[in-house]
Amino acid sequence: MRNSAGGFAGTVGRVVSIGGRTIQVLGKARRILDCFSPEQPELTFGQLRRATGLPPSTCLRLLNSLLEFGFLEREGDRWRPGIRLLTWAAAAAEGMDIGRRAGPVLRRLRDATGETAAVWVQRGGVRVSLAIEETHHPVRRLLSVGQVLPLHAGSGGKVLLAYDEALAQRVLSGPLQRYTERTLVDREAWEAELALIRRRGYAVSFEERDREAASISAPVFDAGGRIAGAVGIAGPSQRFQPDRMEAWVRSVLEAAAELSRQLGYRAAAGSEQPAPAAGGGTP
Amino acid sequence: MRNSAGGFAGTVGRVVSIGGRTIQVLGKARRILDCFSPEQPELTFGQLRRATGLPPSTCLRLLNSLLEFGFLEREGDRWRPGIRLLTWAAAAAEGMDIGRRAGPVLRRLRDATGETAAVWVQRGGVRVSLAIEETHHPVRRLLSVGQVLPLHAGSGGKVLLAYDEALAQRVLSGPLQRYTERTLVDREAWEAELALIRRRGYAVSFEERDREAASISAPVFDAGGRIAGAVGIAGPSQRFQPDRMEAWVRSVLEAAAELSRQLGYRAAAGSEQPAPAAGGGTP
DNA sequence: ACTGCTGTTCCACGATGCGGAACAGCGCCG
DNA sequence: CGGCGCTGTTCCGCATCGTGGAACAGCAGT
Repeated sequence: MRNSAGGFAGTVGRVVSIGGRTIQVLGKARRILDCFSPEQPELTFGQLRRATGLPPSTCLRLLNSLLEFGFLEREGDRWRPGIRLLTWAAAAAEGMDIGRRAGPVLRRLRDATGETAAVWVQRGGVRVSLAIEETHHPVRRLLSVGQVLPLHAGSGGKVLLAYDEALAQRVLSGPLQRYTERTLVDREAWEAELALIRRRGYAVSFEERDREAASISAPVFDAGGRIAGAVGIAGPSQRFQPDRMEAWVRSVLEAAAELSRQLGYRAAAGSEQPAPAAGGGTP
Repeated sequence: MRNSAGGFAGTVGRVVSIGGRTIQVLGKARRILDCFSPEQPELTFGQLRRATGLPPSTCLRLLNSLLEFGFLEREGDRWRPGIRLLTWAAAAAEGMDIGRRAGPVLRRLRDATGETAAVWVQRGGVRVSLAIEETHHPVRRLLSVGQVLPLHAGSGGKVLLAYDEALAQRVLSGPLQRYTERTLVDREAWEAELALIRRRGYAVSFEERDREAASISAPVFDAGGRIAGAVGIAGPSQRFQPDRMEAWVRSVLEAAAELSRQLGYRAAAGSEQPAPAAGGGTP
C-alpha cells in the first residue's frame, strides 16, 4: 500500500480466469513491482520481503529472476524497477486510443489555459494519468504520467464517476478516505455533485485532494458513447479565480469534445456539450 | 524484432544467475511484452504466438495470466500492455539518479536552445530515453520517453560509446546497421570519431540515424567518474546551422555539467569540460 | 462440404519452482 | 570480547505447478 490511492485495489487477489489456472508466479512478480512507487522508487531486499510477505528464498529467487529479465535493476542492496518498463509503458500509452490522441490536444489545452493539462482513465477502482502536458509556470511538479490517484477526490475522478453509474456505486459504497476538509465523503453530497457534473458536462475541484491544488475536468466518450476517460487542467488553487474560470471551462470542454470526436463519438445533435445517458448507455 | 534497434539484445537469453535457477516463465512473459512497441502497440493472439514461438496453449495461458495481473489488457481480439506499466515506469525513472534529476535541467536546455532535449542511458547494448522535454516548435514528435535506439547512430549513442571502452568494443565489433548514408559503419572512422568526441567533450550527429534529424549530446558522469548517461538536443537537421552550433554546444555542455554535478561528480580541476579517463576509470 | 485459419479447452506427466532450514557477514550492545 | 539480532544468501528434497500435445470450436474463403 504505497500508492497514495492504495494501488489498483479493485483487481488485487481476485483470480477469475475462465478455463485454466493463472500462473501464480506472475502474481508474485506483480506484488513485488507494486511495492515500488515514485515516492519509494528504491527498496532493499528486506523491505520487499516484508512488504510482500514472501518467504526469503522465494522472494530472492523472484528478485533475481526479475533482475535477469530486466523487470528490475539492482544497485548494491537497492532494487528498483528496470528501465525496460519505460519502453513497455510507451507501448501501453500508445495502445490506447485516448492515449495516442492525447498529446496535441493536451498541448493546445495547456497553451490556452497556461495550466498543466492531463488525461485520466479509470482502472481497478482508481484513476491513472495517461498523458500530461506541463504548465510553463515554474512551480513544483503536481502530476506525472502513470500517477495513481483516487476516483473520489479531484475533478478528473469525479468526472469518471459521474458518467459510470456502476463504478460510482462500487466506489462510493466503500469507505472514502478524507484528504482535506473539502473531500466529499457524504453520500447525499455525492448524489448532488454527480448530478451537477452531468448537468453541466464538467467537474470542478477545489482543494479536494491536495490542499493547494484545484482542477477542472470534462468527460471523453468513445464511439459507443461510453466514457473513455477525463481530460482537464490542474494547478495551484490561487490561480483558479472566478474571472478565469469561464474561459478555462470552455477550453476544457473543447479539448474533451475534440478527443471524443477523435475516438469516433458523435455528439447528440443540437447539443453543445456531450451529454449521453449516464451509466454508459447509447444516446 | 520490433524495436528499431532490435530490442535489448545484449541481455536476451543469457541466464547467469549465481545461485539458483531463474524462473523461466518470467522470461516467457518478457518475450511476450517485448513483442509490443509504440509502432505495434496492439497485437492479436496469433501474432503473439508466432512472434514468441510459444505453443498455443502455453501462450494463451501466459496471456490470460498477464491479463489477470494487469501486465496486459485486452480489447476484443487485440492485446496490449496494461496501464499499470505506466505506474511502474514512473517509479523506474524516479529510481535512477539521473532520471530523477533530469526534468529541470532538460527544461532549461530546451528553453535555451528551443530544441527537444533528452537524457539517454545505455542498457543491454542499446540506448533508452529516460526523459524528454519537447520543443515548442510545432513539428512531428521525434522522440518519446522509453524509446529504444541504437548506440552506433546519433550523438547520444556515440557519447555513450566514447566514454565506455568495453561497451564500444562490444558494440562496434558486431555488425552495424546502416540507417542513412551518414551512418558510421567503418571501424577506422569510428576510432577517429570516438577520439574526437573525447577530445571535445561532446558529440554531434547529422542525419546518421534519421535522414531529417540532427543532434548534439554530451556525457553525464556519476560520482565514480563513470559515464551515467548522455544529455542532448535533437531536431530537424535544417535548424542545426553553423551559426547556432557554438551556443547550442555550450548549452548542452552546461546541462551535462550540471547533471554530473548533481550526481556527485567532481570535474577535474583546471578543466572546463569533464574529461575523465575513457573506459570508466577514476579521474 | 472441405480446407485452413483463428482462438480455446482439456489433461496426464514430470520438470520446475517452492520454501524451510541452515548459513554467512555485519553492526550493535552489554 | 562474545553473544545477539539483523541483514542477505545458498542448499536441497518434495510435490506443486506449469507444460504443451491433442482435440475442439467457430468462422471465412474457396
